[in-house]
Amino acid sequence: MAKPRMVDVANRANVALATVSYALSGRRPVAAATRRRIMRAVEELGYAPNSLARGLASKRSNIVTLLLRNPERGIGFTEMEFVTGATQAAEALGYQLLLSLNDMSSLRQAEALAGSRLVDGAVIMEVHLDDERVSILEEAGIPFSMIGRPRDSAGRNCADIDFDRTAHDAVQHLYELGHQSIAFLNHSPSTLSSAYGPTVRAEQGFRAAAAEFGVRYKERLCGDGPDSGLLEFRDLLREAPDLTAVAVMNDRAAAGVLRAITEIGAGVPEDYSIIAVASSARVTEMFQPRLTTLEPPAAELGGLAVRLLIESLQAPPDDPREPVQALLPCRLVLGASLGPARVA
Amino acid sequence: MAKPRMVDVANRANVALATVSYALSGRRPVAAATRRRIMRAVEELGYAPNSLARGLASKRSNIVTLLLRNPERGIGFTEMEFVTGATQAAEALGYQLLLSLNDMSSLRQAEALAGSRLVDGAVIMEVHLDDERVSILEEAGIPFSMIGRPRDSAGRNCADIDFDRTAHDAVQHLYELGHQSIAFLNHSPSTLSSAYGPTVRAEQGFRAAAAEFGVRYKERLCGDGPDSGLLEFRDLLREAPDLTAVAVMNDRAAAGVLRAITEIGAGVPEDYSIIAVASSARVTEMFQPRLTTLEPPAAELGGLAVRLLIESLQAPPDDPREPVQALLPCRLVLGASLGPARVA
DNA sequence: CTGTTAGCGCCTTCAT
DNA sequence: ATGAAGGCGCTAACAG
Repeated sequence: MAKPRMVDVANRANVALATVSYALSGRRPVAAATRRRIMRAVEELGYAPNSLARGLASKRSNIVTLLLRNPERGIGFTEMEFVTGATQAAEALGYQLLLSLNDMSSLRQAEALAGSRLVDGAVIMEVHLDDERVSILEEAGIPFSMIGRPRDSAGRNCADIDFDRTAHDAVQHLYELGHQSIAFLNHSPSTLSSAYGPTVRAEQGFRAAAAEFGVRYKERLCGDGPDSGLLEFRDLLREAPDLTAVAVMNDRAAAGVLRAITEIGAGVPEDYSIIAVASSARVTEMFQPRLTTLEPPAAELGGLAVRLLIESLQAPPDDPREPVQALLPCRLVLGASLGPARVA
Repeated sequence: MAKPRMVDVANRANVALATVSYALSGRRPVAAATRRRIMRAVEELGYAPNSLARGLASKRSNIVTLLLRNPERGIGFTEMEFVTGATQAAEALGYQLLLSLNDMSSLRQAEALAGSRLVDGAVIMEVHLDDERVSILEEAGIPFSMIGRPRDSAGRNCADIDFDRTAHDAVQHLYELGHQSIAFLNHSPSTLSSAYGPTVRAEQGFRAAAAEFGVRYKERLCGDGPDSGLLEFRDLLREAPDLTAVAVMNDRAAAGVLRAITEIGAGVPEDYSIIAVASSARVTEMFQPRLTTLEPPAAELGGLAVRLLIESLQAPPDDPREPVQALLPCRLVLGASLGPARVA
């Protein structure tokens, strides 16, 4: 038996083709009895609408795409949660999620995306402060939202970590434990020079928080990976021997910090306190000791970005939805890496 | 200026619409000069084919879907690499990759997938030995391939880790270092009872390898997470005090193993050797010491599964491609967790 | 509340 | 090697 079409359902339910369409889409009232007959026919035939035909006729595919950055840089746990959170949210709203590695770096690429009409909108992640994709997508007329946000986020939909608050929380925790000299280990120099949002905003946040609490403060950019972490932390100790605590936004480097500490015969948290920021607890729980962590609500952020996009897609053109800039705080996951500052 | 259609390109190039179609799809020879004119028109107009219309007419969407399992179970690094590898491979072949959380547990769901005609095929991951999805997809007539493989993989496309070889390699490494009493820490009991492929196959592989090398052998199923790892390893030590090495397939539990060892004042690799199997080195490099690891070629597996699917999709119906069951070995990533067996 | 019908943009058979 | 024209299955006017 061939794949049933809408007309088959209509015949079986003794109604016009259009009535089936309206019953299914709900875009026009249909008498309860009629609708029931239709639904029964749908079930009996195992009918499922052809989404290509539907999309062609309605000019809406009910697909959104999540644009990944070049994965060579390596994708982490947090990014993965963005993806699953986004997928879940999309499906909950009746949309499908297309993954794409398209870096959208040229207008032509965006035009191709727009021209294909395959997707109704896009979500971009790993946003840089001057992300070229923002203007390109706008120019191409592709609705989009962001996980992260550019320098100027006004008038755009985005969902991002509240880095100011995260930094504040991190410093406050350390401060309340008596730490007066702290350090912040950031992402790599290249992420800063390319103005990667988290790198820049966390740096600002930590500077502000350090000033607010009046603690001595050092910061370092740090390549990903244990080796860089080890070197940077050694260097930090040399420059600031009074250091007693460090906030690390770079989980791969955190391993190196621990090694550096072990190396000098010191311990965590007796001699040094470590707090992981914007890392997944699934990762930091594996350290010895497990790291107290300010974990980003990654799945929520992914879901939120999708929801903002879809809501704006569904708003009537004559009454567009006001774009939202949402900032979500990291949540504290307790480990065993925080202790009172040692006395000199 | 409205979105250009194929007819616009045809007019501008002074050819019939059909010629443009053939020039673009290559499904019929087109004179070089004609084709050049067409391509120029395409560029000038910024034309991109409407994939919905194309799919409707051709009955092929050029989209494949990757079916994720319920992400509550938590998705790891390796899974993420499946996803990026699959995406990359799909795009390289001119396909798009749709992510779906659809668990395909009922025929109705599969029918809906098939009926929507949105995707030409599916890739399933986290395959269980008696995975219901296999028969359901087959019954629904949806072409698919697998990352992993069911009990009977004959006649099906799948790409999986070669667990026998991985276990053999792991045991051999330990054996050559003089270890005569080893243990294997597997995934959780629930994964075994649900016949999750890797759990079952690794268990078989390690038993065989232990027998082959004639070493004393213990095995444990182990919940994910450091706490379970700690408890299981303690228990293992109690039962087999002569133990000198352990292979761990569960990276979250590995942290607990290290803790258990630290706890008794022992060290790695002086007292105990640890080898991680089927884990991402990105994770195991973070341990102290970094774990020597047999890392699965996750991106390759994801890419391979997609390629097998698409190739079977593109084969002419009268000459179908023979299904392939590919087994890829894990590659060794050196850490510092392996040493010669201590002498009693 | 229901029915009729003209497209949506492209592919593809059939003719030339 | 190129053209002409009939769908693909559904949506959304427009009519009643």
